[in-house]
Amino acid sequence: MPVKPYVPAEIEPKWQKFWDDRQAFAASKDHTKPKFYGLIEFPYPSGHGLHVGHPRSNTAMDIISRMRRMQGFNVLFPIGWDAFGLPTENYAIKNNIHPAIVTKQNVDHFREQLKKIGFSFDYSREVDTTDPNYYKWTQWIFLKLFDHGMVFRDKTLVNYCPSCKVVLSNEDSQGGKCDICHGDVIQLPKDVWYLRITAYADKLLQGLETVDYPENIKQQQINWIGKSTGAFVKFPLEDTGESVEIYTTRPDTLFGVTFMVMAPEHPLIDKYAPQIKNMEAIQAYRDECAKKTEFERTQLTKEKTGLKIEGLSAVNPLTGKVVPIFISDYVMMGYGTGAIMAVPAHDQRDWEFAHKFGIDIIEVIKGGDIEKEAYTGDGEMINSDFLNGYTNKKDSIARVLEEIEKKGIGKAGVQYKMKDWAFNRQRYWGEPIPLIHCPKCGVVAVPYEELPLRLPEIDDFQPGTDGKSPLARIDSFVNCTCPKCGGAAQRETDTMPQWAGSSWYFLRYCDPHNDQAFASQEELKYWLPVDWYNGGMEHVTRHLLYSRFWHRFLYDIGEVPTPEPYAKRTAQGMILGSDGEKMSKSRGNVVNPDEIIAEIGADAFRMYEMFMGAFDQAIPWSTNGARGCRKFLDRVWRLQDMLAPADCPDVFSEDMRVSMHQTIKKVTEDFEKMKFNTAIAQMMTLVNEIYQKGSITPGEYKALLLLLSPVSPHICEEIWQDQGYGDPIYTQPWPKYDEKYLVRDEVEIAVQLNGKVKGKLMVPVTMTREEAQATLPDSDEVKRLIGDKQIVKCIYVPGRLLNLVVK
RNA sequence: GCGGGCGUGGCGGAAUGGCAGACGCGCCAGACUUAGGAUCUGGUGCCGAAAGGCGUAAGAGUUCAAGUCUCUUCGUCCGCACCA
Repeated sequence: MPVKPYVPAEIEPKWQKFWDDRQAFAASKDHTKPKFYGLIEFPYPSGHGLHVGHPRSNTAMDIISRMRRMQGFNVLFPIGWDAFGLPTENYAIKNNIHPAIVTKQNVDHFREQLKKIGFSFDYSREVDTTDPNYYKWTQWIFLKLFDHGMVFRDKTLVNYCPSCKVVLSNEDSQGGKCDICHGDVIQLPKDVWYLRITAYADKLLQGLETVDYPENIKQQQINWIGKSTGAFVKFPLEDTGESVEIYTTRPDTLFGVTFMVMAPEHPLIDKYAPQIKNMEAIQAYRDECAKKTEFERTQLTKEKTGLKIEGLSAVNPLTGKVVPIFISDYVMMGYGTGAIMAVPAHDQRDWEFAHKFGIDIIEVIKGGDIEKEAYTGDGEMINSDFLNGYTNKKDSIARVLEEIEKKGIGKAGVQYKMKDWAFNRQRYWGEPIPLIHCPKCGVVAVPYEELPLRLPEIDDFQPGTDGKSPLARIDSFVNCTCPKCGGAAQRETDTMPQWAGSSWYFLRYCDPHNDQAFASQEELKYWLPVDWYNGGMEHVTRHLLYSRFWHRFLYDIGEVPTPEPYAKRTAQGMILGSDGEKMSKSRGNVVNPDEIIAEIGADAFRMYEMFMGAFDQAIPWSTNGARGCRKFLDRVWRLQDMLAPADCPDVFSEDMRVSMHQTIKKVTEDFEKMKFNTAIAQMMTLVNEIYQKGSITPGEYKALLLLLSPVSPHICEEIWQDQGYGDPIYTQPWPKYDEKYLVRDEVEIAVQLNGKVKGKLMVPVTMTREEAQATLPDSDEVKRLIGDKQIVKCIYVPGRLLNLVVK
């Protein structure tokens, strides 16, 4: 009797409800079992709904999580909502709906879409960063940071997006573009709250050595942190009694210094303005620089510009030589000390500047042609007094450091490219920063017992035109009493950046309903670290860095049991449009997962997302390719028509035994390595073989369904149930393979002459190298191939090939 | 400029230094069909009638054997970027 038709639209909702009703995937409270904590980046519930990129990451971790459950682990695979943020707020402003309502709608929509794809999330542990019971603990961690001196306020130049009316962190304004609206970011002097992430730079670097991340992710974080070692050296300013401090990675080139350069914003220029003779011109230059965006300043100034500061000069502390000081915007206030010693012979930027302004160039390292360009390689030191004769920079730097430290003119030091984290946003839809400004006591923390500091419900959430958050207009929120002195005080009205809530959400999942702590120590000890975290490359220098920072801080104050949050990180490649371009509305190449699921079903959709190519590569979408996966599932379904009678022994048939064991091994190992495409290909090969044979035993069918179930769970549950194979497939143990059944008795090997394949030969798999070399050259096939040539050498690779070197 | 990738059929892509192109898409043929945009079977890198030859961006090298290792060149993608 032919089997009933395969209709995904009927069986998929049925099994989704089945799992839901049973809370099939809720992590167990039983801590005696081995645990597995699998994590995906919780989505930002935007109004557009899921795109095809979300399911790629989710399906991958869903496969791993489902396999781990079948392997006997207590699995935590949670989901939540990173729901604070500007896009929601902007949408709310545009449509005049409260962001809380928008958020709820979007979350509901996302949850429904995720359930339609059949992910095995533990929905009982959902978190939402906008829930006061959640952000209470975000604020709590912030206060801990504050208590430990990790929060400070500073007035400096900040990245500011005029369109979003918001201050951005360095990480949020990469390339001089606003991360939210992609408009130009400008530099403004502003009072902002910083988190002292630079204090953790070394720990964040060292921690990378202890975790299993792909090399490119590690490298990107290392580059972003940008540690450099060098020296700080003080150059006295002539006739002032003060010095200007510089940072250099090559203190051993001090004898080649012929001028100095200060950043336009350098404060010493203001201090000595009265004695600077050309202050008017200097000021004009500074004004010009201030007008440029960060982008223009770093990209477009191929030609060096600048100006000599007349009336102010410096003294080389080692030689006593007087050197002129220039200002130029190729020196940044934000790195090092905002001033440099210029060594034009050995730094290309200094070289260009010296050429333009006719400054002396003194060679101190031999090896290049400083007439043509700066020489930055190694070589013998010359014109450098006690350094002369050194030939490698390690030694010469060590020697000069010794000297300058002895003379008290400088010291060894390190610098980081990474800057402290600008943490406040002048917008409504974020966590209120729990700080109070008291005219008497200064900045005072909101007492822990008053948390959560709730975001007031307001109707007018337009950003202020005065650079202040909408909260500044709510008198009842702003005005408060100082917790210290009881006097009238005012609340901080800025909110936290989107990255706050996501910096610790994986901790909350361990114990999401706890109202005494962000999570109990017992749960944290059991579940941490996250065993496997998959996400996108775009978060490597932001969320992934920020959350490692918060976690490491919490570890240092004894709140979490592990120094690193994530034991293993992987990253999926982007799904591109079928034209090979990034999916975007404007290109019209966006694929809507709902439509694909409606056509081929969630199981085939999931499978295609895993099958389309290597998991970590960017891959163009092909709907035809997806239909191919549906065809494969149809074939799996129709195997029911080929089933051997139920009374046949529940094992693998002899002629399929090797293929079955090989498939179990390959699928298991490939899932583990996230090589989903080849795991699926192996199952397709197996099914092709079964079709050629024309029949399948129940034992073979069961094994296939078990292997396939993490990828395409609904169809497997349905067949499993229809065939009466017992309890639901998600409760079944993962199949095992047996080493002794992985090879056949005889294998075909290639026969090569001088490395080129000329023929084939069947040999027993047990044949050793000695046996092969002794017997195979005498076989008829080999004799025919070599003719009258002489065998010079004979190489045998067991089970693979025989290579005869002949002449 | 610095750092990290990648380059294989018409397409997406497979290949612990050991038979290049698994698997899928597309295409061709056959079967079954009233029908086929369903299904099953077979074929499908290029040249050649065949024998055979040529093939993994280009060039060199190491090796019995190279898509894989080394060097050079070219192309391309991503991240950072006047970082002193």
